[in-house]
Amino acid sequence: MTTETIMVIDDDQDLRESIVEILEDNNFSVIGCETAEAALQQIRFEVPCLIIVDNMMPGMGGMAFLPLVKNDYPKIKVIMITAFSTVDNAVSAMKSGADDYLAKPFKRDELLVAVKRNLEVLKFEQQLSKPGMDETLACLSNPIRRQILAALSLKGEMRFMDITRHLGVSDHTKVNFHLKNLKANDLVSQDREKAYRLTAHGAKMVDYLHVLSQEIS
Amino acid sequence: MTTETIMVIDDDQDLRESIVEILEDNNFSVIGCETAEAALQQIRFEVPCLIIVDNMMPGMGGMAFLPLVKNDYPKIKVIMITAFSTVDNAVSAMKSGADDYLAKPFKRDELLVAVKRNLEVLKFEQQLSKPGMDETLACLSNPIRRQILAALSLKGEMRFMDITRHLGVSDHTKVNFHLKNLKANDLVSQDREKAYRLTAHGAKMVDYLHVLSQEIS
DNA sequence: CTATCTCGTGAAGTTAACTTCACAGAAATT
DNA sequence: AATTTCTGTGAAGTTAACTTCACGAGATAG
Repeated sequence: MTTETIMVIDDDQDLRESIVEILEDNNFSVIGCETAEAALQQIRFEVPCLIIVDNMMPGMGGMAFLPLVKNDYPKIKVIMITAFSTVDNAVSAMKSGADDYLAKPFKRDELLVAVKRNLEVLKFEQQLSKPGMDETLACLSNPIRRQILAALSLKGEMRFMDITRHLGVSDHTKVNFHLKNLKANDLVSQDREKAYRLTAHGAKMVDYLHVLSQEIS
Repeated sequence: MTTETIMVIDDDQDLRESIVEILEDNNFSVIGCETAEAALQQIRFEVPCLIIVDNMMPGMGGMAFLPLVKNDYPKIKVIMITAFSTVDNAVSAMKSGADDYLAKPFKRDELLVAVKRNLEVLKFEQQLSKPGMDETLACLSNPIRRQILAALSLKGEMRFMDITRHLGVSDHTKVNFHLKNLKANDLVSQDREKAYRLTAHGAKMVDYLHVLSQEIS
C-alpha cells in the first residue's frame, strides 16, 4: 500500500476534519491545514504527493495557491474543491493546472475515487521517469554498444581485442569508451581474467531489444 | 526464406562445385570463385552475406583474405575451410577473425549446419542494429519526452500549452523542441485542430516503457 | 480594437556524447 | 632480452543534443 502523504487545505474545520478522517480510515497519511499560507510552510518540511485544496478561502484561495505549488513541485497532484459545480468553475480550475476537482457537496466515495484515480496517474507517470531509465535507454541507443551486447550474448565471454576485431573498429580506444559506458550502466561486467561478459541485467536488455525490434521497422 | 548470396572460394574445382551444388539445392543463391583475388573483385559487384573460403590455396590464402574482407565489410560472416582438423588451425583461424571453420573432409550436413548457424547469428546481430532503433531509443531516453508521452497516454489528446503547463516547464519553446522530436520519430501526431496525440506506434512504446520500468530498478 | 494568449520559427549559446590522438604499463611472443 | 600484442588512461577535438533568447503571426478575450 502507498503510505505517502496527502495534504488537505480547507478553512471549514468540519469539512476538513471529515475529509482527513475519511482518508485516514483508508490508511492514508494525512496532514490538514487551515490556510493556504500555512500549507506552503508545511510543504517545506514534508512534501505530499497529493493536495486537496478548497477554492474559496479567506486569504489565499486555491486558484492562487495552485501555481505556487505547481511551480516548485510540478509532480504533486492537486484536487480542487469548487463551491458550485458549474462548468465554468471546473474548466477554469483545470485550466489553471488542477489535476482534478470535486464539486461541493461531494460524497465520501466521490472523494476516495478521485484520490485513488490521481494516485494511479501519479504512479503511472513515475514509472516512466524512474531513475536509471534515462541512462539505460541512452546507453542502448548507441549502435556500437548494441553490437557489443549482441556479440557478448552470442559468444558468452570475450576479451577486449576480440570485441574490437569482431566489430571491425579500427580504433580500439573507441571500443574501450563504449565498454566503460556499458559497465557503468551495469549491462556488462569484467571478470578476474579481464574477459567481458553480459550481466544478468544486460542479458535482459538484449531480450528486450529483440522484442522491441519487432515493433520498430 | 533468405535469398541472400553466399560466396564459395576454393581452387579445387571438384570441391567448390560440390559445395555450390549443395547450397543451391537448399535454395541459397551462390557465387563460386577459384581464387581469393577474383573473389575480392566480385565482392564489389555483389556483397555476399557469407563467405566460405579455403585456407590453403595458391596465391592468396584464406588467412590473408580474411582481414581484407572483414576490414571493408565487417558484417560478412566468413567460414574457413582448414586442411587438417588440428586444434591449432581452428584456433588460429578464429583468432584472425573467422566466424566459423570446417575441417576437411566434411560432410554435406556439417556444411549446411555451419552455414545455417552463421546465418542465424547474422540475423540476430542485424535485429539489434535495425535502422530506426537508434533514433527511437535516443528519443525515448529523454525524460521530458517520456513525460509528454505519459501525459498524452493518460489524457488522450492535449493542446500545446496544456502540455507545457502540465510539465511545469517555464519555457514553452523547449516543449516545442521535444514535440518536434517526438513527431519526427512518429511517436506523436498532430490533428486538424493542432491537438497532439499518441500515434499507434507511440502508444506501443509507452507500453514498452512500462515493461522496461519493471526490469530497471 | 487593443491586449493577451497560443503556437510556432530560427539563431545563438551551452552542455553532453562521441571520436581521435598520444602515450604507457602488463602480458605474451619470439 | 627484445619486441610485439593487449588493455588501458587522459587530454584534446568534433559533433550532436539540448536550452535559451528574440521575435512574430494568428486566435481570443476584454
